[in-house]
Amino acid sequence: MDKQEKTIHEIRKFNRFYTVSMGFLDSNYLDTQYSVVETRILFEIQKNERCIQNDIVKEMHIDKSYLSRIIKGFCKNDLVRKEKSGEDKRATFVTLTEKGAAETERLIELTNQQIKEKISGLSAEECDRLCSALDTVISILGRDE
Amino acid sequence: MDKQEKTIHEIRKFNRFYTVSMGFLDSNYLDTQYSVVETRILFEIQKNERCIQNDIVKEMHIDKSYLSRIIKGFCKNDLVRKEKSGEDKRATFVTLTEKGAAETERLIELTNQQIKEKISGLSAEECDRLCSALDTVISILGRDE
DNA sequence: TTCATATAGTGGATTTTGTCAACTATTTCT
DNA sequence: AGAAATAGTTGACAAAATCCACTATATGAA
Repeated sequence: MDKQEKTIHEIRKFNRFYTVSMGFLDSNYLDTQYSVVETRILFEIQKNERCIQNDIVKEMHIDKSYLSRIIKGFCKNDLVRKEKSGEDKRATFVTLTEKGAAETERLIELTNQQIKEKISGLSAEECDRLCSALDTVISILGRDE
Repeated sequence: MDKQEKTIHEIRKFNRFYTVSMGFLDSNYLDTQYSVVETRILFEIQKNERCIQNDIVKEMHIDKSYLSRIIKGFCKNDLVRKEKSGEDKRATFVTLTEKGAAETERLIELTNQQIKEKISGLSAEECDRLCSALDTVISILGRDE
């Protein structure tokens, strides 16, 4: 087994570990009422304030009609507000309402809590080693992004 | 920001990076005809030869009726064979057919290929650092599993 | 200008995916 | 033996996701 094969093997092993460990496979986000997709959309809106729907479509590779409906639902539940763009009248800005922002914060807090549980037993030294290992992975695999 | 918060922050950053980088969000597995769930089921059957359906249900946390139907479909497409257990007549062993085994190999080869592309530009030294970083993460986060 | 083409978003129809509850056939527990 | 638990199946349904056609703008070229 050469070095490349060994690396492939290692990444596969890591993927198995990490998907299970981080619960990426569960389709409902941490027992909340939101699906993983909905959660990611909320995060996305929070991150890029005043993004238009199509930005999210591109970023997340989801169908535009699918997103349109989810956003519609968010509006109905007063999580999000739509606003027609002035420059381009086709585009719609999407922003979090106060309630939406609070809800998004709550979701973030829940992931933080989940992560906290995983790292609760770690010493300061282990935290350091973990952080730098993660950084190493990002810096090596994320070279050209 | 204390050490724990810093670690949480780092893990969140890594998760964002990794889900995108590894394409965990795409619901169809690498443009194949199989869904991510179906692919994982095939991998599972390959890994534990002669497992019973319920093993997969437990391992993957999916509904038994859901699995039952997927397995039924696999049988129809001649990917999988069911066999009644002798000891426990309720249980059904599930094994890959020749075609199923070949198909599973093909799927594995596809992920390998995908990984290969990501690491193609790396030097031997970087491969080493990557592997040991991944091992570090597993050893620290996977303590009690 | 005007016509073709592209883009942003919406809504109808449909398919795929996943869940829930009821049921059969065993097995295990007491 | 009888009650409770387990493995799997099926029907009915709900949720998630896709496909297609459509409107309304915007862009680019003749």
